[in-house]
Amino acid sequence: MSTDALPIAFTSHAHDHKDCVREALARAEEHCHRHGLRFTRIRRRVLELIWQSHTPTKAYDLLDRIREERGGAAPPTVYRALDFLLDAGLVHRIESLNAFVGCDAAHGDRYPKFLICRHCHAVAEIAGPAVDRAIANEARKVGFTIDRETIEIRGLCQRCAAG
Amino acid sequence: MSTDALPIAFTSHAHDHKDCVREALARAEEHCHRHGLRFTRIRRRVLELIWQSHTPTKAYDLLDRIREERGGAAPPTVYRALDFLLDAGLVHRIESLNAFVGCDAAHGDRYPKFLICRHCHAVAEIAGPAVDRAIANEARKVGFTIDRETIEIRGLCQRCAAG
DNA sequence: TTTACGGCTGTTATAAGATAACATTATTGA
DNA sequence: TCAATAATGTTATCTTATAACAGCCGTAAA
Repeated sequence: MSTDALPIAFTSHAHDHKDCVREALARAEEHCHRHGLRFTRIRRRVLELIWQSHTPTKAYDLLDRIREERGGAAPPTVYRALDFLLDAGLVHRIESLNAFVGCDAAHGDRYPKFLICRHCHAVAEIAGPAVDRAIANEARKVGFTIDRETIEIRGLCQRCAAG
Repeated sequence: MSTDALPIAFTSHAHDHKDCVREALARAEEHCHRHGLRFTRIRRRVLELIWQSHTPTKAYDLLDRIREERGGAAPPTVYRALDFLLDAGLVHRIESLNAFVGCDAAHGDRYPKFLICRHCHAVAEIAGPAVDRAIANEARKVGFTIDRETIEIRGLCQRCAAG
């Protein structure tokens, strides 16, 4: 049972998660600055809320949180922030859960591929190119040109399996 | 440009689609009989409607069709038939589209992996084991046990790219 | 044959997820 | 400063899906 390359999302909750949040916000800030995008309060706050954990967050849960903080927010407030963050590549949407997780940048320029634990609900990204290569190969066989990939693997992470 | 293994969903609309429908219904009948499941009128009709094409069908579009035929159907009628067909493995849900396609059995016992054309909307399944093997490999590296996979590749099929 | 049971369907209501359309406010750059 | 653009506020609505309970229908034991 290898542990050397264990994604941080699947490590003990003892990891200092504040670091994850701080780094994610810093990456976002940097990214927006370099691309001339406006990292507004709402966008920043939605990203921060999503990064509260490594588990996917629902849009309406974000809305509830925002409402507690500054009354009277409506769905478009959250969905617009999410659209921005998705376009910027700062968060990902998990299609099979209708929920959103922070991008941990593990996939580099490739499409994200998620491992989703059915028990602790943590989501980690598959890092290497092997899966993409296998898919590209199959696509090539039938003359299919890839735009984007949705890959969501559900199961049990090592920690939860161990008990 | 290979064409030998081209999935039927990506072949010209000139393929005799009635055969696809007939075969799908026959497979369903057979499957239900062998497993002691009841292939009722509604279930049969929903499956037949889904097989009208190789493109994914929305639940509420099915509902509209059913309503035309026998007035007064409500969402649970369709969703219950869909649940049955999904459990039986006779249809698949495309998570990224909230829509349903017939199972063409190309994936055998493995999880289905879809190629979805952005232009003609046809959906084909990837047949070989290479992608599953690559994913199993990556999962093993981090001690992750796979329950199921959602793999939906969006792009352009050969026919649409050609013309 | 009758009756009881379980599975299926009907029906009403509502939950959950997302967007359209237009008004208003904030930034930015001329 | 002021016009143009981008972002947010606001109301309404649309799409997708499920809960809860009532009634039906075929099968099989009594």
